[in-house]
Amino acid sequence: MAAAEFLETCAWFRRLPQQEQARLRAVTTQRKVAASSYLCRQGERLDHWIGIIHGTAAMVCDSADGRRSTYVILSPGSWFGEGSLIKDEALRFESVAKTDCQLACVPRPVFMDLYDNSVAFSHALIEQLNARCGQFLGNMMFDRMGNAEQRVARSILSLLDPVLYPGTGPLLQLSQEEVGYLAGLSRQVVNGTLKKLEKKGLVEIQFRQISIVDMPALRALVQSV
DNA sequence: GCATTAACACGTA
DNA sequence: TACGTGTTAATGC
Repeated sequence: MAAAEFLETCAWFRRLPQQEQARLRAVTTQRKVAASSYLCRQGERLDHWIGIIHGTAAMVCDSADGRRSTYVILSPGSWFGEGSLIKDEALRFESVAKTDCQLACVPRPVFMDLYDNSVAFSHALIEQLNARCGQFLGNMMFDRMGNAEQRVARSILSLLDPVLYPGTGPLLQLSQEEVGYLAGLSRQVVNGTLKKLEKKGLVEIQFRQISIVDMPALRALVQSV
């Protein structure tokens, strides 16, 4: 898919005035990143706002003792980097491609100009930041209060947020190991928990895939915290 | 009791 | 072959 074509699929883009759309179409470039290489590294400065055209990537952080945590999954339709661009700060996370990725890149000057001058663009950014903020608050709640089952359910559901993951359907391409990084649980516990959820008819597990079968029941599980 | 790590066998791409 | 998954055993809070 071409970058310009990809932009048309983004809800925030369609809400912009014609001339801003035209400008973005003209300056947005494409980049390919092979699986398991980095989209960007910790300490770098971003010179683009980056959207995922296809593929899956993760924002990860490795602790000093070598343990890895995933904080954000990026899937087709996700955009990231606005935090670093707005603050003009070095990245505090790395972003690594889980599969081959195709990226859309909006140059920093254009991003900043839209941020400063376009109400429609600023609103779209606020909506995205708001959704992320909600995602993080939810994650914190479950880190402190949830049991393993709820934390796994919560991690899965957070990947279905329509603002952050507009291109995601009920089938998640995600290894159990990655769910562990996301939920802050060991792979073994994630495996046991997913099997319990499958037995209850809430999800179906396949190799490197999780399908949501009963969304209302998953939600109920999560809302009981 | 519940979660963690380590270890091993087996499946899948 | 390399990586993900299913399972068990030992250990810790």
